[in-house]
Amino acid sequence: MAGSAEEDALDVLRTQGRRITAQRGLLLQVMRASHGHLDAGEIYRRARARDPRISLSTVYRNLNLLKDLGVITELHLDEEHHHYELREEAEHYHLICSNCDRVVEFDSSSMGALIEQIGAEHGFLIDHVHIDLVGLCQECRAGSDM
Amino acid sequence: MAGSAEEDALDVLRTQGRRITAQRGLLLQVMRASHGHLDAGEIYRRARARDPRISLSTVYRNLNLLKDLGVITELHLDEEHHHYELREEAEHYHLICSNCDRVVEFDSSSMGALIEQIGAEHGFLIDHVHIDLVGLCQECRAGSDM
DNA sequence: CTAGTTGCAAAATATTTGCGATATG
DNA sequence: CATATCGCAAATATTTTGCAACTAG
Repeated sequence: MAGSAEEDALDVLRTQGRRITAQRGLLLQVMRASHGHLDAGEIYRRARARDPRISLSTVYRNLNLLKDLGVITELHLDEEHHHYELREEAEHYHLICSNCDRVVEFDSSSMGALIEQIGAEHGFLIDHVHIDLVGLCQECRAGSDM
Repeated sequence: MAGSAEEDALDVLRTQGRRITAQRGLLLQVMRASHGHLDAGEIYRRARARDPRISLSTVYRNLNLLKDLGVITELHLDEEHHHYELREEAEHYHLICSNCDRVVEFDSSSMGALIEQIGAEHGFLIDHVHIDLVGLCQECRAGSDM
């Protein structure tokens, strides 16, 4: 069966005739290790910590490539810039605390079914979805929020 | 009762002790007229067409202000930059065609209920949500898509 | 009047690209 | 080896900010 999302990513690269470079492997490792939600700058910083050879343009170029190949997903968690995560097997969604910025991932089969249905109603063949529920988490509601 | 979303926006400004300037009125008109989904640059272009006095920084400053006041919503429809729309009474979600970029708004009470439930399960008090379903619309599926 | 707001131009950020050097397959 | 990819630096693009002038209330 399929290995890790990181392995899958390398396979996709091979299949597409792209080269497996140290930089690409590193970027995938970084994304894997931190399990998502990093922006380009942060990915660059972490990658460079392990291999100073890497440049910021390479990070951007590869994030775009990996995004186009569909092995990573671009998120818009906050109002700032983009965040990226390795696309895992299971699609998942995000609960975001507007106070502490905590991001909680969740999955829901009911949600999946509902989406399917809504797509059908409108003649859409849904490929992927972005669902972000923004609000206050338990802690921030309890403590003196804001 | 409440007037248009544009009127409501002006009320919020008044209530918050902010001034109703020609520029703000114009920005709201532009957003109203085009019914959402414009980015900052496009809003600037359309506003300037009607009143050359307005500057790009004013557009940015006011989009941020209006966003903070909650009268407009910032969207992330594509992988590019942000888009804005006047916040209407009813929350709605988006179906986005990845081929022709068409954006279809939809509402769903089932979705609202499900979101409520999911939030509760995770201790979140949901304030607002972003739901984007990306796929192929009927036309693009029918025609030779891609 | 007077503080919030604007325009302008400059600064800060973010992202992309040209090109010669490098290294994968 | 041929060519995809990289690093670097320069070019773009996007968004923010300082400040003096302006104006809504």
